[in-house]
Amino acid sequence: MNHTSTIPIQEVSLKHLKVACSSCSLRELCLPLGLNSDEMNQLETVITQRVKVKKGEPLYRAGDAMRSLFAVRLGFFKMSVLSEDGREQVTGFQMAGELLGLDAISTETHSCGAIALEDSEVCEIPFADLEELSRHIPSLQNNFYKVLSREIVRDHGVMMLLGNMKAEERLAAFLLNLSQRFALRGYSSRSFVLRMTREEIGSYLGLKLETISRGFSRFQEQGLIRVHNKEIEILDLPALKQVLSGCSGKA
Amino acid sequence: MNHTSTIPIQEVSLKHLKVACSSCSLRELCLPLGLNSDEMNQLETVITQRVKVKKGEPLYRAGDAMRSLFAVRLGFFKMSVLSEDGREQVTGFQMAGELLGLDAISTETHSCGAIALEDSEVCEIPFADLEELSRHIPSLQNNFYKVLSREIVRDHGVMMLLGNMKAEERLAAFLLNLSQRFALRGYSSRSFVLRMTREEIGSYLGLKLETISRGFSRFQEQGLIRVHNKEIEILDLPALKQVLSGCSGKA
DNA sequence: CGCACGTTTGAGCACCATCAACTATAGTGG
DNA sequence: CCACTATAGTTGATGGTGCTCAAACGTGCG
Repeated sequence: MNHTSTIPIQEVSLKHLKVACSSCSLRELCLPLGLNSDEMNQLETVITQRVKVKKGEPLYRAGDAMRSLFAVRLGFFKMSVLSEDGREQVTGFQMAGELLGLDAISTETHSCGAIALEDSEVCEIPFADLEELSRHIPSLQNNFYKVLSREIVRDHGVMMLLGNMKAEERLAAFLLNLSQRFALRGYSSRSFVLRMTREEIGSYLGLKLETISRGFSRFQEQGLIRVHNKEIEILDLPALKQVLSGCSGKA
Repeated sequence: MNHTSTIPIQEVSLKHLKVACSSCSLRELCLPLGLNSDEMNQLETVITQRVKVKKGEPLYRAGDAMRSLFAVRLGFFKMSVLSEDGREQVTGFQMAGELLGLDAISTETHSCGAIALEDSEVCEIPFADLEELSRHIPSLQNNFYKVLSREIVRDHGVMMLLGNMKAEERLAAFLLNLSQRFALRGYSSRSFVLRMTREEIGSYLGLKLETISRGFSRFQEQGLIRVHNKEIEILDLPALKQVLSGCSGKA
């Protein structure tokens, strides 16, 4: 999977590029949302570098000390926690404009690991600087509180999914969520590529990889989607939403 | 259950009591953690009132506008979200020293409802004031970021529980978590009263109430705990922890 | 090309949900 | 005070959903 896999050390390459939130296409999705140009410039002085992470490589691992947060600029990440006995729980998939490392603020240690699922690029945001800056820019502070809160709301959604939904409902919810997030970023909401394996989807949804595979096959039989390897095409969006509302409607 | 149940209107009574974080036994668990006495005084000026909530009554409901956060001073709350089709997912149980309403910061609307499971008392913290104050008190800002982050970590723990654990493992984890939190507050970690019903435990753990009941019975048969109605006594803590580590060890 | 990995599909089974009957407890009113 | 009711909890029998084990296939990379 990784063409440099013979080298076991971390593959993160650091590039000191000028970071310009003001010219970033993600500024309406990301931390700078709603800042004026002066404030955005101040934020840029703090975000000193971009980091490239190759597919399959970790940006950080659970247990690492946290000094910075990261904003995904390009690419796709999987976040996961490990239980003491070594089982993995995927806690989320982050795409462009989303922040990585929010969980680590509480203990200054990453509780999740972040692994790139495709060649990716992130903006590094030293947390101490962000904290300091957010004291001087009220709307930045407010944004950041909201980002943290939104993550809590998202997690509650996942809890609902894991606690109350059946396998195919979870899978439909997952596809619809991805679709919506791609749409927000200007990509097709109808047709996209899954960057993660069936096993990773399963871990996220509390299911086994076989169940994911069967679910996709079933949706395809029913004409809801077309699956070819990791390519997904949504053929019947309303019907897919219908699967979801069958949650407890017993339908 | 509620001695005023013939009166259907909301039972929240507002008392303008002087709030004194500095003399509150929870200050080491709650928002004021690590503030000096001057800073704590400033925080007190913002926390203008305490609110009493009777058992069974909501402090707020999902969909309500959020203007304040609340710190539990006394009592026990259940937080829950409802899916469109009306199913409830309990997202957590909050006890003294824990904050309510963090999820609502993102949209300024409560996404969870909070219901008191016993007669309770909370300190109301107007969010705009907290935001403003946190700009002037760095350690308060830092505390609050950490509180939000800790909630995210907690939610990841629940996701692990719902995604990877079997029924009895979930139940053991639940009991151990409660035990630990009671201990932190100076109560017995060995013997406590469950404020929630079996159904509410089930909703939180992604299980049905019958499964909870069977789990308790089984733990009792095995001599791990003693159950009498809502009273729980932990008889064999190591064995209960053992149940947990059996997570995927197949034991 | 050929190996490794991810995926698909099938068969059988375990776990937990469901349905149902019964018990216990607390609160209500005669 | 004691029936009466409503709510919560226990326990048993049964079945379905999703897990497990297993085998085969496809794809892509070395």
